[in-house]
Amino acid sequence: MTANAEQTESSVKSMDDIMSLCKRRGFIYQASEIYGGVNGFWDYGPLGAQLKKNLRDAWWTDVVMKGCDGQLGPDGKPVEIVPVDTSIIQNPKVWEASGHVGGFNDPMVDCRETKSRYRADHLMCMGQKGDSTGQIYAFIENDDKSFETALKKLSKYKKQDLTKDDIDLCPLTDLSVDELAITVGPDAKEVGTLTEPRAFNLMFKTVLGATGNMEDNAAYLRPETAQGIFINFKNVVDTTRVSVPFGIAQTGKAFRNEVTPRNFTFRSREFEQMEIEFFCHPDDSKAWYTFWRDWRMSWWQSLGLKGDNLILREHDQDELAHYAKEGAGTSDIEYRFPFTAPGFGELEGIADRTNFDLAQHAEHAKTKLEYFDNTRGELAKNGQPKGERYLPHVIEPSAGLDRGVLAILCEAYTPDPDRASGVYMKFHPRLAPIKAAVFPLVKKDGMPEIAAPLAADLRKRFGHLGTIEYDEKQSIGKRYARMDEAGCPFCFTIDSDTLEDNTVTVRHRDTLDQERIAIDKVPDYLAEKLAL
RNA sequence: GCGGGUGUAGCUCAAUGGUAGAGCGUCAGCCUUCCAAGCUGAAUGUUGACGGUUCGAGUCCGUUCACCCGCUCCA
Repeated sequence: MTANAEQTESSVKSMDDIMSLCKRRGFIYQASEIYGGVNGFWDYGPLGAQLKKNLRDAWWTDVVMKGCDGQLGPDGKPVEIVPVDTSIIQNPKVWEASGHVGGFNDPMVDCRETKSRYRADHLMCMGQKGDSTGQIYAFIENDDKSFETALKKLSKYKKQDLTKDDIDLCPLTDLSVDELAITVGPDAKEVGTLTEPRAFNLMFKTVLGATGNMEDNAAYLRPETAQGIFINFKNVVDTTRVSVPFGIAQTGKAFRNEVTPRNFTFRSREFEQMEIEFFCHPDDSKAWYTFWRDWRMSWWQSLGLKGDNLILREHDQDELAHYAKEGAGTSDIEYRFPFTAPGFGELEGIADRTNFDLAQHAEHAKTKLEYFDNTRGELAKNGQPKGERYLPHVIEPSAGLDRGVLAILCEAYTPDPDRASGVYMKFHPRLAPIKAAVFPLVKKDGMPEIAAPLAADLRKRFGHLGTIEYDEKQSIGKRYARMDEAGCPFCFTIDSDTLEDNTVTVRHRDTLDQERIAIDKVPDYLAEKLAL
């Protein structure tokens, strides 16, 4: 191990310790714990639920209500975003159009090189007759073009002109693991990029109607919130006064029956997304892609995910998803989690989806989803543009809320052997589930009588943002220590001086500094610190 | 899906096949004038679950569930 790697390892926080604190302080519990748990699901406790809500609210406020926090778009105008809240269950045809359902119950084969997916029983393989050595070439059954391509590749490999009569054919499903390793996929150049055939039930299936049966009434829990937006694109355009460019945003649960849920809440089977589908003219997609990529990065940074642990990573061409535009951008905002270090894990993906989704739904639903843009086109006699009809391109910033919470938890977790708790949670005040605590230094001498009303006042003004804690039990040090583990940024303490001069002590979580301020200034002080 | 590891109180962990414990935390009371002080009490376990071996299982065996690590996978 190099000195550098060693250093990296020792500076990585312990995921076990973080999970332990999450349980101990009520951030995150294993789902169905008293029944032995259930793989891939997690429950949020009191502090976790508030933390998650605060992160969701920050997103909602900055994205939807403030339109990118007031930042102007590449067109120099305010960014327009409207919200929707769509169903988890939709017409199953939605998922056929989106490409999620294809061959749902059939064994599928993926190509690691081209990211293509094939039905295993639709793939055939060819090799030179009488020659069992060398590479095998796969092609799509009853697809002449695919067959010719494979034959050409085989001919080139064998350095001789082969015809139909020179080859042996067999179904791909007959290949052994070793043979699969020397097989070239239908659209691939390298060998061994095809995965073994396997049933691919990524979507959760359910039944509609109390007496429904699975065959006739199957439906799916959505595997992403995005499609709910695309299928409502026309509704939003028709019923609101938005005009391209504009975005539609929503937060909500999505479900994926992951093969291997792993890494605490990072890959769960039920998770919450925060998605924006931003619709723009095809010519402007690149500018908007850059805008969103950069703004989303700065947004995460503004919530405390700063420094080397957060990176913006542009995808290589060979890892573009099926909907992504070739030559256009896809990038990930990634966080260095303790379990991915020194690597990174995805928090949010920003993709140029082109008009893929709208085109798919227009075709499958037999509906026109084109947008009529009356600010474009050549000018008419009256000097006004004649307008242009087009399918907008879509830039999609798609963030994982649960992953965001996990990153915030990991980033906030700060071991400190010098303080009583041994650790504190350095949440950004905006995200902290407990906004402030009010303590009487001791439970006598009239201090509780002053502290309790102060807590009630703060609760009236700030209670919609998070908890205002009041505690008079046990020693002051113990109460401070509890607040450190809960990540409460400010404690206001009433002591004997308060009785004399109406000042209180403000105790700062991160620095342990204390200052005195007038008791009637506490609400404004807190408002300022919470950046309201 | 494969391989390895781990499951005992809220947390961290003990317990030679022979009465399930400690520390911390939690709660109540007293005390306490700024960072988990102290004192007195209290609650908390089908030892992940099911089955087997045994006079007797937290401990041995089997199955299963969950989590962690490494592969695989993650349109």
